[in-house]
Amino acid sequence: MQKPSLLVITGPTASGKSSLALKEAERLDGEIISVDSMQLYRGIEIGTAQPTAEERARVVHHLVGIYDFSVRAEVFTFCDLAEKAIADIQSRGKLPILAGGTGFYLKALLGGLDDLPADPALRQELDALYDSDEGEKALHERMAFLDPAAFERWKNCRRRLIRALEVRLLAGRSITELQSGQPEKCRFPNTKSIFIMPETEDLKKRISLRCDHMFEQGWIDEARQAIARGLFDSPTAHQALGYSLIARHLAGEFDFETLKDLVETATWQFARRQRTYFRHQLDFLCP
RNA sequence: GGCGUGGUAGCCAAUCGGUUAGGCAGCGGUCUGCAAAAUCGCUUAGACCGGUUCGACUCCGGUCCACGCCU
Repeated sequence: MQKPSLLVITGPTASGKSSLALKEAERLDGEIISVDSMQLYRGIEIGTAQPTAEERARVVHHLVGIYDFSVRAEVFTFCDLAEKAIADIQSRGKLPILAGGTGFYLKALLGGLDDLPADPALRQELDALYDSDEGEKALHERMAFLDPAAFERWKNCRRRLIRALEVRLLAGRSITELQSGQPEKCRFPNTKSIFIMPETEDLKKRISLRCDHMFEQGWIDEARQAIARGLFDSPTAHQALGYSLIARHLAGEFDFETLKDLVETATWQFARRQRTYFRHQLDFLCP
């Protein structure tokens, strides 16, 4: 098989993506582009398992620790940055390696995003409406009238409903009509994909070990500092797994053992969601 | 040893003589600008034995277990 022009390594959290990516980068003269919505942020390195200084010295990593908590990460921006990184790496004759577990970002990047209109200000305005009962009701009625199909589909899901209305308002047509559907193939030629899918028991063990490791690395301390620096007031970064659980532990709600259990459980649930996403949303990557 | 209270699913926890408790965990989905998010669906009961009853997780008796009090 010829050398790929792009290598993709993905899988659920704690499956060993990063170490494989590191090995492949050294073997194939590559650079790693993180596909991870949370590794984007500075200040939550331990909890989001960002590459260590030593690892970053071995291989160049892109899109890690580039944002402050105040920045709202989003797919569109991510795709833009990742595309540029891919082009940049390739132009220097190296192999770009996409490594990470944010399936949503990976799908958008590789499958392509339709050119739907967007207006963050309008979205924010609609979102604010949702905070009052009357506003929510009005918005639902408006949506049911303007775009019944999208309303039926997303009526329980605030964010998607708002986005659907945003698109409907801006484009004059339904978001469902404007979307081209499940991508058939990867937009980048000559891409090789590796899915790491450990067996359930194996993955559970790996998650448990990795959680222990994170705590040993000083995760709680990191969390304390991140919280002091406004993690919970951030638009997106506060969603990083574990930090709110640690905060509750620090507030005395439960002991350390319980914290560990809760974090492991939450991590497992996350891994399962990732698995489902890979199976059904990223199947276009495996021929 | 006596008295009392209680034993409900992996865990927590209600109700009830006939009709889905619920929550958590678990499992399966959804996913096009917050995705480590949000959201939908499904599954698992009545400690044990006997009795009453058309019908018992529910009422009665016994056994076992747990907790509390007394001796």
